[in-house]
Amino acid sequence: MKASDKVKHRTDMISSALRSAILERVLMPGMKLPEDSLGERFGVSRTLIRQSLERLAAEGLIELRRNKGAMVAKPSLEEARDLFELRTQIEDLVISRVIKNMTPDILAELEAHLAKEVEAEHASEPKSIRLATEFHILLAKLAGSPVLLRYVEEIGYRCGLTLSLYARPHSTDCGIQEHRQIIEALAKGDEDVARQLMRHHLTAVADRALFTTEEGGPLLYLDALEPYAKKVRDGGA
Amino acid sequence: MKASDKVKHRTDMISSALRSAILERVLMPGMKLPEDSLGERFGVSRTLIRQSLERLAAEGLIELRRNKGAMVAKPSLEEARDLFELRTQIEDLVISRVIKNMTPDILAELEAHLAKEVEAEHASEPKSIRLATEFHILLAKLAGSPVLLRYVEEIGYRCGLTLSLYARPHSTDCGIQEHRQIIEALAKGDEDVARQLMRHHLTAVADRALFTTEEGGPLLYLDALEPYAKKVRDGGA
DNA sequence: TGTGGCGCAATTGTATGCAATCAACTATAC
DNA sequence: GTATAGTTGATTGCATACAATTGCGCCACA
Repeated sequence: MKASDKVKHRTDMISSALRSAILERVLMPGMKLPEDSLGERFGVSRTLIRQSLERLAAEGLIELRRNKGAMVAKPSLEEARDLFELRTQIEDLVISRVIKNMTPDILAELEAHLAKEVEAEHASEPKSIRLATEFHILLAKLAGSPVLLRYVEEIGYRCGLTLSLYARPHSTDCGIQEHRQIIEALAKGDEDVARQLMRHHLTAVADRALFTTEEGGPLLYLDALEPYAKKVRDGGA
Repeated sequence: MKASDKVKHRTDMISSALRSAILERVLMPGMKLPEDSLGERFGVSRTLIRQSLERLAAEGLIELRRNKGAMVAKPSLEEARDLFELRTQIEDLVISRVIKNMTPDILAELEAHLAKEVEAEHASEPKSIRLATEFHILLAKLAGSPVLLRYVEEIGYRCGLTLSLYARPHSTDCGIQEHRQIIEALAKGDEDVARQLMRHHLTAVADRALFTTEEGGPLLYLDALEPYAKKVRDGGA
């Protein structure tokens, strides 16, 4: 395998960068994403930017309106609820699968991740949000089904986006304890309990977030994107 | 509304055309899809073809390999099972929603669709397959959640693709009776029964198909795509 | 005859240019 | 003063041109 093989392709890198920026609330819902300026930032032509935007649009993270350009998606409250409901339903499957596959190694991975979450508990808000999302994605990975992983990832990201719209700060803190309980149930192989805990956890996350109804302000374009673009320009991952 | 407003955009038309071609088994799994020849067929440049291919790849209907071009996806048996399992889980939600929304109008729509299925029972194979898939999509529409619709559609299509790989001919026939039963349960508002029927139905469809294990032959490029391309060139939907 | 390398043809990856569309602004008429 | 039409600037839609990569076939050589 050549070294150039790990640098997947620039479109992937750009999509990932933008996705991270959105999930870490650097690009807030409603912000406009003009192809030209993004291309300039990332040091590539509009072609690649277009591809990335199109991909993110397919994932539901941005909206793409004909001749009017892209903007970070602003899911409605109803959509947000639908997303969480769907997610809950799908993660039932994840639970079953993980329990079927459970080994000491898997348990160790889960606990290692939990440790990272604990460590980051008082660090920056975006980081703990990211780790919380990645806990669910790790579970989906351990479920051993690429299909499942694909959809859990996508819907998880979309839920993350809605949280940045509707959640108030520090609404994620108490999630860690819930993650711990889920891991314990998984370790014991208690499927029903794990499922119940997961459902409760997701409902709780949604509820903590989705009952404030503030309407988003106007839409500014942010230079804070710079660090993400830099990584891509420098050929990072 | 202008006349040009219904012609969504060419990329959409091309994606739809290709999707239909795949689902109707005109483009079989494993077939290569070179950008140039497709562009020529559809009368557009590679730019639009690329976009369409990229979109279908995101939906999981084609695979896109770096510098090697696109081909119709060839899901593994395991992937196929995962897809059906996921689908089953998600359609639970559809059932609940449809029952919540149930009105005489909705019931009428469902029965109208069933009538179409009955009518096409002895027509061409692709047509009855398409109608069977569309029954589930209609249900998702009636569930009233765009999010749900999006994923049921996508996963339904992917299941349709796997059926073209693994199913033997005429394996869909007995599905109509099952659809009828589901409608009846929905009409009565009997959620548990409807859910059970749907689960049983999907399992049956999968089982009828997924236990033959023939390995697909070599991969030829087919001119049979022509009618699909023509529609797009002529500006049709 | 088998194997390794080299170059060519085919196909994809990316950038750029031009046309089409949309939004905002201005000027003019009522 | 308001409303409407014309115009301009910015942004996207699409095609084309060029660069990079891959795979195959050919030839040299053992």
